[in-house]
Amino acid sequence: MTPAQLIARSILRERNRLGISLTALAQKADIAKSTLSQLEAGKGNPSIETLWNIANALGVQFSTLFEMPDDTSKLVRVEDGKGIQSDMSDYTTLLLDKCPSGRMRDIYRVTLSKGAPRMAEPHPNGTSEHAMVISGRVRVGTQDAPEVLNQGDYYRFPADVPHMYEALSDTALMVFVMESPA
Amino acid sequence: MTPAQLIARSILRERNRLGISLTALAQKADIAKSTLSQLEAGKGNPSIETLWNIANALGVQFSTLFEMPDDTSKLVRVEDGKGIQSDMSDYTTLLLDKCPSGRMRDIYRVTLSKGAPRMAEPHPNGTSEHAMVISGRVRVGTQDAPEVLNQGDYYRFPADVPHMYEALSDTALMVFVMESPA
DNA sequence: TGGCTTTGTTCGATATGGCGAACATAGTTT
DNA sequence: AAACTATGTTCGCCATATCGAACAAAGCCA
Repeated sequence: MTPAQLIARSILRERNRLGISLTALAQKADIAKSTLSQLEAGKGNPSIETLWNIANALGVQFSTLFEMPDDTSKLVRVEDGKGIQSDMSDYTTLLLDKCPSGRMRDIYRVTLSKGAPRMAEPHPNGTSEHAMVISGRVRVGTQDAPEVLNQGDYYRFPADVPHMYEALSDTALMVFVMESPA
Repeated sequence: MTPAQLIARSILRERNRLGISLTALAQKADIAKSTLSQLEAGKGNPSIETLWNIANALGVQFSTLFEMPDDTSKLVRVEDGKGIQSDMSDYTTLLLDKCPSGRMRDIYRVTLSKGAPRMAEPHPNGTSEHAMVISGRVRVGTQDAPEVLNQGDYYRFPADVPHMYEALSDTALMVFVMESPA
């Protein structure tokens, strides 16, 4: 995958997401539409200034233009990976998830009390969330397919669709990593 | 901060980290050293191909070249941020740490048993770690100034220096986010 | 149908990014 | 000291990324 092709797909993808025309984007980015046309065709070797303008016009972080498409949900239970013990018997480590390059991850701590599920609107396209339960019992995930997590469980799910958090115990404490394509 | 200046600093920073000369880097990246010289001077408007070559030669992710410099350790106790409660009284959220753009974050789960502290060699320069305790009681951090964490505590510390993990309870479960400048 | 707008592509002209040689400066070796 | 190597900077030339206009294609309205 050459850089030019990668960028071509990204620009096209983001432009379609905004639903604006090539002409309009070129205008907004203050570049010639011929230039943009070539870039979207995967030809050429743009300067960063050009890309910078495009990223701004698209309203995305610069690095977004270099993203690869990706993945889906992933669930890891407390009991999973018990076997992956290091030679030192007092120490086990388990890689929950590897960060796709160029993505942004913010870390949150969330406290939930028992009650009605908390619904969340979709985050910007490409966002996903990582949930790790510290105490209690919660149901989290996309609105149509939430998962029940117990203490120590880890769950990654897409957050660019409607999703929810619900405490099943009186109170629950969890760590969230919000991952956005930027 | 113009893109050119940002890149200039990044290239210089990474090159110094590797301890190689401008000439050597230019050679490795297969670009003219005059070009590289101008870029490091903050002048110019390089093409992505040029930057791509430089990033490869530096052995870093492309997005690394667009990073801002940053920060130090940060500790958040369970009881911290109790007041930051949302209007829905059953829901509180606390931003533990915001991800500097273009950094890579890998998420680990770690199980520790009581015993001798586990020493860890320095990770690559710029790496830091985020620790969140799910159960038990641990001492983690840089070798000279570790912190004791209880359930729910969060701690970020630099990991490009010698550091350590030690369970103070019979067993401890924690989540690690390893953050590398890439 | 004909004209009008909007779509994205192709083309020659031009501005400029990249290259390589020549340059200056500092450090090493003999 | 002189000769040699490695540092990074400055210069003119050439390749090319960008531009603007002209172009073809597809909707849209009368």
